[in-house]
Amino acid sequence: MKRLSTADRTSPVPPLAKGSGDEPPFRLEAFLPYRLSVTANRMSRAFARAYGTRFGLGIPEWRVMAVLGTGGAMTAGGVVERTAMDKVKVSRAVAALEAKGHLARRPHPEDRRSALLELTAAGRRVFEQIVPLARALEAELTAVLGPDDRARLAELLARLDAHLRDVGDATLDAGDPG
Amino acid sequence: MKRLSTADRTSPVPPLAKGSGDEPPFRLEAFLPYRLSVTANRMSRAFARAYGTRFGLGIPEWRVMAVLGTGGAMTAGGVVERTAMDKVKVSRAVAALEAKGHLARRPHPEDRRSALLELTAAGRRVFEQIVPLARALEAELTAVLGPDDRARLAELLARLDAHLRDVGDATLDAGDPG
DNA sequence: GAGATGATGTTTCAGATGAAACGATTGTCA
DNA sequence: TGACAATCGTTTCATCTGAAACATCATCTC
Repeated sequence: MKRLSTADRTSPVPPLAKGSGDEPPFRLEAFLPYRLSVTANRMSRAFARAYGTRFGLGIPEWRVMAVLGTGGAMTAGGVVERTAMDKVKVSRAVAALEAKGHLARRPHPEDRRSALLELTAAGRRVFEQIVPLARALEAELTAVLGPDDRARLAELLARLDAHLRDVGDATLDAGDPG
Repeated sequence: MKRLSTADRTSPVPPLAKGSGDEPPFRLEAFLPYRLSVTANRMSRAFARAYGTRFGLGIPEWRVMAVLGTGGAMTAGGVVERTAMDKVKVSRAVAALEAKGHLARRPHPEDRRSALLELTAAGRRVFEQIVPLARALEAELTAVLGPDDRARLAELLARLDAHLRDVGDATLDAGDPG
């Protein structure tokens, strides 16, 4: 990390003090969408590293396992609903998990376009190893917030998310680092 | 919604406790990293759409403009520090902004490897158009939260982010080679 | 039924991403 | 000085991403 040597050069350009009146100058680091994005990406990266090195899983794969591990058998569409992921991403994560032997498809009794997805016994063992790790990592990474603030943050995010879903053209999606 | 098993514990860092028996089942939608990622992504998409359709800018480009618009001239490294973006992403955003005539490079007086980046007059005009839009969109998208909750959320995120930056590289017993 | 329309999941394709390699320059030290 | 390491920003390359096209099956309408 080097110090900016622009100290000598910053004076000439007027700091662009928003002409239209007395609004405070725009500050990116106080801009909520920016804060959200940066923090979420940092968090995602930490988890991606943990899942990747210990279990060879990406975040999409982990999410699929998470819903199948607790929700029982369901279709790919059900996974899409519950993970807020794109159907393409779910499709690929399911294929990857199947190739790893963590997941099996069985024909849907009422719809031959679809299939029921289920963790294999091996997949369930992996899932049960991941859950404690995920909880511990969550606890460690959010340790600065006490339990109260953590709950508060979760609640604020849930409220904000619900609102965004209403306002924002219902664009289902969740992404990872980016 | 807050059935955290750690509710009664107040010590800041739960020591990786593998609760053997009676933990509640894992629920993805109550998992903070997931909530953060989903919400941040929804928000980013809304802004990307707004910037893209109105100004032909991507989010990385907007961020570069934001720091140059308020911070005056600085090097690409300075932009990296202030935007928390990868240097590759900054490099490409700068090139794109230069191609659009929103930004100009001028040689750094003390280091010929680098250059000082600055908004052009046209770029500044665009920036001044974006800021009110960005503020209005932020206000609209976060309207469910009152001003207090919004500030609270920003504060929690800032605290969390600072912690992630500290802890970031040394996560839980990560001693895996390769 | 036959045909049209809709739903489900996969594949394609063009763009975005970032780790690593790279050229150019600056800093360090014998 | 000369050699070597470090830093700045760009480029390369392999991977990830999702909109759109696609193949398949289901449902609706006549």
